[in-house]
Amino acid sequence: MESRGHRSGRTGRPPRLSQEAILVAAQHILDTEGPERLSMRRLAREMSSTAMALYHHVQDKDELLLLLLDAHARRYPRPVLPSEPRTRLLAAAQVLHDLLADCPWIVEVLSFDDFVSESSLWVVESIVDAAVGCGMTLEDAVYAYRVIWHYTTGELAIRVSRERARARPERPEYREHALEFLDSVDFPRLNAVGRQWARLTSRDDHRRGLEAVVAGLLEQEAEVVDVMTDAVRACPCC
Amino acid sequence: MESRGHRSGRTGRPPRLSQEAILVAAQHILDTEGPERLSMRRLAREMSSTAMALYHHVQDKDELLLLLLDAHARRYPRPVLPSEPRTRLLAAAQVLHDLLADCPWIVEVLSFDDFVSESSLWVVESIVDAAVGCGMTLEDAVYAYRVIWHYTTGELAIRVSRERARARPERPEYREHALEFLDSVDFPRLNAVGRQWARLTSRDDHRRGLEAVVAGLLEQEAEVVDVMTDAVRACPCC
DNA sequence: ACCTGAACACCGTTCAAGT
DNA sequence: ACCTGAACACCGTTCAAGT
Repeated sequence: MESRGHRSGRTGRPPRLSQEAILVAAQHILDTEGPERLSMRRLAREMSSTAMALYHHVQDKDELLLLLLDAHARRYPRPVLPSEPRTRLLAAAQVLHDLLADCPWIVEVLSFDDFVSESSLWVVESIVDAAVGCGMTLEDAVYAYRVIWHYTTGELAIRVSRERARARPERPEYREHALEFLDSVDFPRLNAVGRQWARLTSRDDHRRGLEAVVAGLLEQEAEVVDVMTDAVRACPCC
Repeated sequence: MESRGHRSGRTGRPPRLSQEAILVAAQHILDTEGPERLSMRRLAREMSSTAMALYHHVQDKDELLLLLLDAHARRYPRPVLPSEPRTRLLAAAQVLHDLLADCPWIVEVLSFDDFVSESSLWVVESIVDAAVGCGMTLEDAVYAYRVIWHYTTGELAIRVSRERARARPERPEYREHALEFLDSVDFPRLNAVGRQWARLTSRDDHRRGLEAVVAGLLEQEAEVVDVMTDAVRACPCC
């Protein structure tokens, strides 16, 4: 992972391309045409160059995507988190989501037992730290991070395929057929939801879901104590 | 979405291919070579036919994948769920995960404000039903389903890219570089985890995470009442 | 050192033609 | 009705050659 820049030892011809310029052009394609259209060839065309020239500045397409995430994370402002442990954890988890929400296509490329991009590691640190602040052991805090990570990734992955479906030629017969099938079969709950399903599932409830996830994680910890304390404070008999 | 079978009106030549046979061959490629290798051309070769012949039996590749999920779901045994509402919800959510764990590649193709495959709708029904059984409104139950769905999808998506990374040429420098970077920077929590990260993140904690998610969802509901009741019952002052 | 062109080994899908 | 071959419009990547 050697960073290949213009380390001007001034031999050979001067570079027309640079990693920096490549990333700018790539981001431009992402913004204007979507992740589907970002290919090495398309990118080269954008830069009036050839696909092969790009390989002098990035190792392969995966590295290009990782570099894009890294650049995005570097630009992203680090927010000040609240100090109260629980709201801190929630806020840190929300930051992870918001940071990645701008580049959900990255989920394709993240294998993630490996670390992510360097510039986004601070988000991971802040989540694990907040979890420890809530009284978790380090090990449990990492586990909590993973649950939050899975939840976040899932939301992003679904968002990506929704976009993908929107971009493609519509097939309304599919939905119609599905609804007909639903009418024909005895699923009381789904029958009751019926055509409202689309409305209900397109709502952005990420924040609310995150609250549930965080609440559940904390409940698994010593949190039991706090709940008791609160309850006792509100106990009707004293 | 017309189902094209051998509706023998016995005109023209008899079919060599059938949707059934195509699905069997496709599943075979999936099992032996992985989702990366399943292409229309590869599948045709497997069947000693041409890619274009397949289009007489499935509309396109997306439909092929959906049909594969459907066939898998049809084979999958419907388990008897526990009757106690909370464990029922948890068990239903686990079934969703287990069902999809055999074909995680499907997440690529699911846009999912639309319904899924018909044969797996019963899982959705059972989750929504269990959530209602826990005292949720229908609307909240659908929301709970979505949170569970996101969490499940995330786990699967990550699993897929982990497999993908494992299959590709290794780049151990990446991991080394990441660890060096980590040492060079002041992230106390991540520094403390260090080389244990890989071990911690490769553990299968899906069940435990699911428990947290379900607990969090229930806490957001009238569950407050139960907690109070429990707390009062254990209240040290009465 | 940096870039090009041709090539390799693939994709999904359309379309006109064959039996 | 069912299948084929050629073609269209793509991919990521390698490799030998040019400046």
